[in-house]
Amino acid sequence: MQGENLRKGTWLQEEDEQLTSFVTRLGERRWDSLAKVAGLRRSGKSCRLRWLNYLRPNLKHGPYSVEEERLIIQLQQQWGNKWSKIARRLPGRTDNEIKNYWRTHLQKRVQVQQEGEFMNKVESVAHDFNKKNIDVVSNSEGETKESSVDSFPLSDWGMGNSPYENRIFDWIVELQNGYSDKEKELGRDRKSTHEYNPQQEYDTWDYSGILWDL
DNA sequence: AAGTGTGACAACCGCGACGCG
DNA sequence: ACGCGTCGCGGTTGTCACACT
Repeated sequence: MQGENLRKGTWLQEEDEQLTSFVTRLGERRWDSLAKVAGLRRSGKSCRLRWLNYLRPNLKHGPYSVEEERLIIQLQQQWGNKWSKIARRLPGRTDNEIKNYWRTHLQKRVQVQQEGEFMNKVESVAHDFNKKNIDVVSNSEGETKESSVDSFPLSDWGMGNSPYENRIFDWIVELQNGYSDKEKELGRDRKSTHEYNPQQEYDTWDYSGILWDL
């Protein structure tokens, strides 16, 4: 099928009817051939997507129930962005629809919730650090103290349950050592410059990158 | 009323997996 | 074993409607 003859964009009602008619007769396979036979100026891929996401019988198009939302959130946390796998647990919903719903409705809600829980833990860690009199930012000589965070397992702080919690803890260690692994890779050593001020970095650090990069 | 921003959803794209000759 | 066509998946982009200024 020649690329320049293929239509793109929103499907017309006639195209939907044509596609439905031929899929019903020929079955859900050989989409390229089916598109040709049906006289549709669409790629097989496009036909397949249109059928699976919109025309297929028994699809739900209405609003999501609380139970469906709960299931999506739970399965997304369990399996990650395995939308087709998640869709199999929600009859009548498609992977594409669930993916879109997650991005537009649920992702922000979950992030705000996790951010709140996470910041509570960070505050708790900061509090405990103060109590144990550990100075994570003043070691501008780059020496690793024995009484560092290494002496205290993540579990002691109620952290280490997820990648981002591990990451914030790694970051604390990086701060203690004076610079990050990334900067080591780049061959930079800020401690060798007079301008470097770990306390200033600590004060101006933008937490948002860590919080959103889950 | 017109322009702009934003959210929701539909559709496309790239890539890897799979089946078959 | 290899090449090719097809399929399936996840990420991204396009489009439209509505709200806001």
